[in-house]
Amino acid sequence: MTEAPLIVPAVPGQQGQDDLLAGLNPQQLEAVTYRGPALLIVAGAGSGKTSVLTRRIASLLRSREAWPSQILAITFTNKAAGEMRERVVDLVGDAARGMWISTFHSACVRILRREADQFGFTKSFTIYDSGDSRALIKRLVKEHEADAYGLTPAATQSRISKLKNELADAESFARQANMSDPAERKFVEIFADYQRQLRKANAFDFDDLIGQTVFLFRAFPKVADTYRRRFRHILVDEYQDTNHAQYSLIHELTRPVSSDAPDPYAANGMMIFEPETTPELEGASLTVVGDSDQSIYAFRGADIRNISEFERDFPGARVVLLEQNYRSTQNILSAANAVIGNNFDRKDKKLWSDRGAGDKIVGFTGYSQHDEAQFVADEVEALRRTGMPYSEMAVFYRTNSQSRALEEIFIRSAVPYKIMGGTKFYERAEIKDAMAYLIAVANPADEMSVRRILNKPRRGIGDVTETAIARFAEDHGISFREALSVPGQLGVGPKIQAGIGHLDAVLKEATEILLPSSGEVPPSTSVAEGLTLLIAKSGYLDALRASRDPQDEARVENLDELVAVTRDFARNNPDGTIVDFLTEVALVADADDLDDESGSVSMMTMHTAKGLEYDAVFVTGVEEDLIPHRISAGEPGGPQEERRLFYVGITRARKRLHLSLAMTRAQFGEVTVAMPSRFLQEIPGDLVDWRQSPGDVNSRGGTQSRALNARRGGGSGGFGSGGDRFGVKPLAPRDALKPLSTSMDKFPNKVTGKVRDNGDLELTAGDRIRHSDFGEGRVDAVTGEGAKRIAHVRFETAGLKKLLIKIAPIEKL
DNA sequence: AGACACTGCCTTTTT
DNA sequence: GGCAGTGTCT
Repeated sequence: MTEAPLIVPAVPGQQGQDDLLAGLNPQQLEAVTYRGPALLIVAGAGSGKTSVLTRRIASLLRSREAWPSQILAITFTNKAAGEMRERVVDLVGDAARGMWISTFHSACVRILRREADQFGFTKSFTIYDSGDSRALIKRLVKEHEADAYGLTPAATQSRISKLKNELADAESFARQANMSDPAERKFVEIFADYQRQLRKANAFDFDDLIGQTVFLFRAFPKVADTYRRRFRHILVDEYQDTNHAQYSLIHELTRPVSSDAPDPYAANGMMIFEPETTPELEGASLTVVGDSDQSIYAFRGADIRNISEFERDFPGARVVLLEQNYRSTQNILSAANAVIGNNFDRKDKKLWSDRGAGDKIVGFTGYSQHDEAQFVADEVEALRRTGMPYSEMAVFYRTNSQSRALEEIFIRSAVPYKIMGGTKFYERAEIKDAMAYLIAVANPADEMSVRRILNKPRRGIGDVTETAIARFAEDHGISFREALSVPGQLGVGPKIQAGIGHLDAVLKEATEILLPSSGEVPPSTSVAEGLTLLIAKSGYLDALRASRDPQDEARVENLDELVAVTRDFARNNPDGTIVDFLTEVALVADADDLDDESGSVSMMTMHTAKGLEYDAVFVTGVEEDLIPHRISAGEPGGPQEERRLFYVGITRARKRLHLSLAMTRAQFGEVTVAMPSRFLQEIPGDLVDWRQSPGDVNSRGGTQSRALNARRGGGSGGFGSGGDRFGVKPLAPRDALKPLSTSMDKFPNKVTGKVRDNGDLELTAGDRIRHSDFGEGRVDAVTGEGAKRIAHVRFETAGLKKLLIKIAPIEKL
């Protein structure tokens, strides 16, 4: 994050804090030094809020106003938490130890593990991610034959999630639902059953982690009091994205402590600020930071009112506004302000910068998504040649599926990139399988995991056998897992009995390693050991190795990587247990994997981009139906949320912002005509330098065969040429575009389905080549080796390009 | 039980 | 254009 420049000298009377206060502007200074029960910091994009937050924490610690253990700082991602911890450590050193800096979810897991026994769970409960709960709900929908009432698993899941975010349960929902509607009754049944199943499996889903903690606090005030005593300073980042459950959690934690409750943790090293003479302890001091313009998670229950009504919720709260932006140039900010200004119903807030106007925003309209991607790749290379590292560039898009076209072109152009999010490592089938093995050991009550591994690898166990096991378990009042220990009694064939017996033995052997019956605590390396044993002795690895599916090779590698993860885990957590490992994995999101192994361009959705910043940013697919997304139109507040999302995207840029779109886009195999996004019209025309405007493409598009990526010199500002600035009406009538789309398949840069393989085509500097899209050119240099050899080519019309020799559509002349 | 082919639906966004 | 879920055949 950008540091604030020197503006205000440290105030006197704050000895020992000068370095903390140095360089803060007056508003930032107040945000760091104000003391009181409640503080709201309204922090515009790039206004140095992380800096303010970390200095505020450091200042509390240095002045001995708080012990580290009395501080609870909440962020939304583990990455943000890690970063904040690091920066606090930079300021105060090891004193930072003992603070809780974590996400809502990890903080709740910590509390729940500690208190699980209080309400019918065990410490080794598992955490269901959305995939897990979808699987469970799918099963329930089927069992309840609810599809006949139009209930889909997806809709049911999202409805349950929404209700949980409102802290509703099946019972409370049933009370106010229209129970004469049979579909509604079905839904209530499933909701209740889902919750029963979770409890039976000793599991929480993501929403429960928060909701059940609130429930715990409300049902057991004494338990809540121990945490209220402990956490005297609570700080919440990204407050605009909190949902009702999270809001309630904060509320519970900041209540005053009722007088009598003895503190079971007091002897345990927990700090109580005042000696025990105090009959009552007032509520913890609360600091929240947020920006309602960056609220982009309403779809998962974030309630913007949490921030807009903060002053009402916490009377006497101080509000500090940070409006000076230390990140972006003024052109970028002006565009951002202009866009967000179209949202009505918002408190006016204008970001400003003293960094000067900076470069104009670059606009580009491609004929196809591939053409657009080529523009991005070319521009990335051009920036690289000016000395900007790849790691300082990022490409954003609205939906994950848009990454494919970009990837294809980036590979061809030999631009190093990494994708944040997308197909997640921990969502791959083989990883989920391996994790299910571990869970089956750690939490045998988790029937879903046991079922999952039942026939992986193939043991000849199908539906029939699975049902037989379940029935046997039910009839005998034992768990599904326990039934596996008595294969002889299940009434299945001898071959299958042997398979089940083997699985049972492997699980038991792993249990001895991970949770020894002797009761001693195994070393943290046992996780790696147990995992290795499980995937080897179960036959899982062998089955993959024996397979002739080429993808299975990659799966073996992924499993190797998972084992490597467990080794890392052991190294980083000398006291770590299997349960700790499972928790960590369940709570890592992709935004957390943003390790800066510098040297590659980052690609991600605009949602993932929140909180990050780059020198150069490419916002792609700036089209109607994409941003704003088509589906958002139906949702209340949808278009406004989309606008905020776009705003988040553009405010990530420090120096250079590129907005691009395509005139046609292939969506599920069909080419559709795309319209420029309405948000583009909201940016003043003089801020944008259109390399190729929507007007250009429309008027000279389909008929011209000139090289697509040749730069148009100078470029007229604004949309279209000759003054018919885009925006008067939505570009051109659709009919005018139709012929364009049909001739589109002739356009270059269309990525052909099959991968070309030039084998070991030899190229050296000076060679002349012909490229099927870019025409003729001369090789400047060849770098890299093997399959990764890259030709640097100067084309006559298309300019400088890098090409991956192995797959480029080229021939030597 | 498992391999394979077919079909329908799809894509918001994530802790 | 891909994937998951379903159906059919061995």
